[in-house]
Amino acid sequence: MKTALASNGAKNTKPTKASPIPAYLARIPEAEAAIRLTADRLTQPRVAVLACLLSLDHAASHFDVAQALARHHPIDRVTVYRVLEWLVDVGIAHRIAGDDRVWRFMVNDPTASVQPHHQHAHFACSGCGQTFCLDDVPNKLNFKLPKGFKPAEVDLKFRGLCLHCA
Amino acid sequence: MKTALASNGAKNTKPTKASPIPAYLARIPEAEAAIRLTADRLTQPRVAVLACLLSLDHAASHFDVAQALARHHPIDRVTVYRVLEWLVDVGIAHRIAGDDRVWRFMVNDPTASVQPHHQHAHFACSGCGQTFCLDDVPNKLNFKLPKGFKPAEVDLKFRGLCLHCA
DNA sequence: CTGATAAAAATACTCAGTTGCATTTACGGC
DNA sequence: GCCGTAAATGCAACTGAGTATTTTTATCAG
Repeated sequence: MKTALASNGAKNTKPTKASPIPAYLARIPEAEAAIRLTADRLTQPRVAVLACLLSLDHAASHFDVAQALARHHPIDRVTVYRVLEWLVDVGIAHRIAGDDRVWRFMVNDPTASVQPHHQHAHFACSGCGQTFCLDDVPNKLNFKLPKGFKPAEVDLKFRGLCLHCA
Repeated sequence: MKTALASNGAKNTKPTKASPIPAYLARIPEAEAAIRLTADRLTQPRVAVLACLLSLDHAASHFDVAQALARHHPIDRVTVYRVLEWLVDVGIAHRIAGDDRVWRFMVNDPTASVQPHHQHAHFACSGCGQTFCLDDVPNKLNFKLPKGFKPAEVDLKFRGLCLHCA
């Protein structure tokens, strides 16, 4: 069961799906830096999960993360849940409700100023199943609520075909 | 068929929570009429579930429906799931994904012309927990997708306080 | 280095929704 | 009106995401 990381090195000559070098490994320093900015502890699961999210251009479910890390950083699935929740709590990531009752997570855009940004726009591709984070919803989209309704957050979600699947 | 309703009449003198006459009973004829317009069978569960949805001004979960019908039309929970799915399939209702990973259902607005209307707007109240269906999203809300993305459906969801809770 | 304690692992649980199958029922044909 | 059959219901067992709890491990301050 996989003594921590990089255990079974390069000699892996599996015929099918020879494991490529995971893209998230390159984002580990970046992840560590971001976590050090929080008041909480720097732990391996947090680094690995965040590095994984950083390496993706689309939103990832807890399962996606656990699977991506399985080879080099196997992490208990409950810990993945807890780390993802923590990332949301400290403002590093946000969560998106999918149509399949699964939460997906994505790092916040650091360029988006002081954002507990309560307005999201996402695009769920029915081709590849991936969810992409779009730019923030403009402050005034031309939609008027009935009288008396006081909105606090807005979610705008598109379904269709993404750039790659269209 | 129809014998089965209004079974145990008015003599209910329970001390606590004396059951009021359920509002959905009045919508049974309406529900039957709508179901007859489909090519499928008119069954008691379908009538009861649809009557229940018709009596509400907000979206109902499968649990809400099962509970509302428990006294006069007890229906197996699996059947409730199946009937709700069927109502969506035949175009009588639509489903809304909630933030609590629960599907909620609401009858489509019959005035909305020929609608497999692929644009929805909903309002989830954080006070009472109910979800309301708002008017359709205007055809052109001022939001531009990145190049190459081909949207097929749009969901606009607000969270906040509803008319009654504000 | 060491101890306090935050966080991870292990385990068991909850709950929405699904599936397989036997039984019942709506309804078209007679 | 009765009957055969496809369609629908009821029941029980299952799935899979997410949570709660308790024990173990590891971070980091002193």
